[in-house]
Order: sequence, then structure tokens, then C-alpha cells
Amino acid sequence: MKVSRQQAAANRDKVVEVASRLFRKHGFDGIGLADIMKAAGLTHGGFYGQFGSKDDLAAEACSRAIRKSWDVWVDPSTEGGFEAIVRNYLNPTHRSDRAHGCLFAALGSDIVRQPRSVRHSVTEGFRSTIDKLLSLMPGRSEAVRRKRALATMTGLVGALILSRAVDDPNLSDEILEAATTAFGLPAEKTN
Amino acid sequence: MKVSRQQAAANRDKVVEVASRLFRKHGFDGIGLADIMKAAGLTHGGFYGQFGSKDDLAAEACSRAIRKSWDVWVDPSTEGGFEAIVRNYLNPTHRSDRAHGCLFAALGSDIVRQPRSVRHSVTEGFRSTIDKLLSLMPGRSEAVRRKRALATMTGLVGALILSRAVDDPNLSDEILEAATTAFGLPAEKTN
DNA sequence: TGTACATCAGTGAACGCGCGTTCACTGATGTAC
DNA sequence: TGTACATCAGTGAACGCGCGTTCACTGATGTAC
Repeated sequence: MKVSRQQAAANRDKVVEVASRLFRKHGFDGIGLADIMKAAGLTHGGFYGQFGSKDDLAAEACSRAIRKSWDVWVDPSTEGGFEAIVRNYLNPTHRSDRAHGCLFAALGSDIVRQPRSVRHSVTEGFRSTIDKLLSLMPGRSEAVRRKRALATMTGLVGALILSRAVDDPNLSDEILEAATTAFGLPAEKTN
Repeated sequence: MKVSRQQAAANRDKVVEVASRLFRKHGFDGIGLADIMKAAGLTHGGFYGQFGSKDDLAAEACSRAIRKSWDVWVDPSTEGGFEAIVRNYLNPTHRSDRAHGCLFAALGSDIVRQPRSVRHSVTEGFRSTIDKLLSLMPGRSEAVRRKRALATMTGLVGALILSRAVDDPNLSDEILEAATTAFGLPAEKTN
């Protein structure tokens, strides 16, 4: 049942992609290797031919999730810079689609308990996210823009996490609206 | 090995208290009932005499954690209102003490994956936290103060989560400082 | 107040399941000639 | 270009461990008289 190297590389990539979605949806402990491999169209026995451990996969999956999800909630073709970012992020669509959304919001409070490799990969992803956000930020000096990018990111992540945690849809909407307003944006009908 | 009703009630309470710490420290899936019971000075066999399931304990532990931790990072004797809250919350001490800190920051992104009972208990705790925060908030109308309380809470939680997630102490400090500044407070040496 | 007995909080062993990991095997790929 | 063989991606069964949950049992508590 050997497969071409090209196919093997594609399979490996598929596993990482699937894992990046399933980890965000179910949490690191909420999904098993067998289910991840099955979702990638493979059997779980072959996992250790491609990865060293579940943790190694998690580190790669986090890195990928951070890289790819940027394009989801910060559509590069959308004009509007800062305002567009906030509105795309603090959005019911993003709230209800953990699997494709921001990793920091999906797994944020779990990162600190993950092994070194995962924390490091997330940290590097955070750095590059801040760098990208910084470049879209208003502000005189780079230091100011960086500070604003950091504060923006923390505000966005906190609001999305809490809007998901809460079991009352009205309170959840209220959280998103309050956060949007706090960024200086009018509380438009964002739906 | 029966024990007086008073002692039994004290034991039960101890289990909830210990669980509220261990869940915050290790996550819902990162700590087992046997370890929780042992930390409370009991054996795990007796657990189901006092609780219906691990999830039931989690719901009670969350409720307790939210109720008690308010006093830790919002010392009622401290004057200064809003500023004191922000500084106490966005503090290296709070960052490094998950076990006694804010539950929303310790377990935030996991709440959405928990059973109904846990989510509900957390939601009620969030409501009462917002109500308390609201009363300490500057602002004309109650609606404005409530909106500000919500935005403050999301900003604080997001900043603390990310400052913990990141594996670089400098970046972690930078996050706390940027968030503090964003609340309109000068970036004092808070250590 | 004292005695006899039922209650029931807590003990410790066991069960069963899921999950990360290992392993012998398969058979198509890719290389050596 | 064709053939023979070594490689190795993927399969499927099995292992071992931890954990939530159950259960028969213990013996101090608390109640009935």
C-alpha cells in the first residue's frame, strides 16, 4: 500500500489541515488521532510514519491555523483597514465557526498548558499576526502602532472567547457589540 | 468510616474548593477525580456519594471560582475603582497564579465545549461579575456603564490569556503593558 | 440517660472504555543494473 | 527500455495506561425506644 512521494506529502499536509480544524473545534484533548486520521482519509496506524507524536502534530497544526485563518477574518481584498478587521473578527459568523476561525480564540486558554513545542509555535504565530496587524494600524510611530496592535488583538480575542463561552445568545451579542463600540466603531447592524 | 454530617458537608465543600483550583490550573481534562479527591484528603470512591458526575463538580467549581476570585484581583478594600481593577488584573502575579485567578482567563476558550450545566454556571457567574464591575464603573447612564463593563472584561480576559499563552516573558510583559495603556492608564511599573 | 439498630459517608478494589503508541505485515513505488 | 529488488507509506490489530464510574463493604453517626 505504498503511495508516491507526492501523494504521501499531500496526505501529510491533509492531516495537518484536518488537525488544525479539529483541534480548534474540539480542543487538544477533545479529539483523538484515530478520528483525525480518519477525517483525513487514512488509518491511524500510519500516523507515526509522518509525525513524532500528537504534540508534534499539534504544534504544526497551530502554526498552520494561525497562518491560514488570518485570511479568513482579515480578507486582504477588503478595504477599510482597522475597521474591517474588527468587524470581521467580532462577527456572529466568526463566533459560530471555531474550526476555521482564530486559533487564539479557539484554544487560547489551553496554550499555556501545552508542551514547549506547541507554545513556541503559537508564540511565533502571534508575533507574525501582530506584525501583520501593526502594518494595517493607524498611528504615528511604529512603537505606537505596535502597542495598538497588541491591545487590539487582546481585545478581539477576549471578546470572541467570552461571546462563545456564554450560553445566552443575547448576552453573547451584547459582548460583541460592547467590544466593537470600545474600538471606537459605531454599533452597526453587523450580521 | 461514616463521618458526622457537619464533617461531610465540610468535606464536600473542600472538594469543590480544591476542584476550583485544580481545574483552573490543569484544565477540565488535565486533572482526574482521583487526584482531586486525594488533594481534598479523601479517596476517589466516595465521590459519587456527593456528586452526580465530574461535570456536576465542574459546574459547582466554576461557580465558586468566579465568586471567590473576584476578591483576589478586585480587593474591595482597595480604593481607586476602575484603575485598581485593571492594575490588579493585568498583573504578573495574577498571570502566574492561574489556580486562584480569574476563571474566564484560566478556562475561557474551553467553556464553549463543556456540557450545558458548566456553561450555564459560567454564564451566571459572568453576569454577576459584570454587575459588580458595572457598579464600580464611571459613566452617566447604566447602559453606558454596562457597555463599558463588558468591554473592560473582554479586554482584561483577552490580555491575560495571551500573556500566559506566549512563551517569551518580554512579549508577555509587552502584552500586559499594551492592554493597560489601552485602558487609558499610564504604563506604570506594575510589578 | 442508655441501649440497639439502621443509616450512610467514606474506602479500596474492580470494570470498561478510549486513546496514544507500537508493530508485523502489505504491496506499490522507485532505484540499480 | 526493461527487469529484479529494496524501500517505505499505509494497514489493521494489539498493547498498556489512565480515568470516569460502579460496587461490596466498613464502622462511626444518629435515631428510635
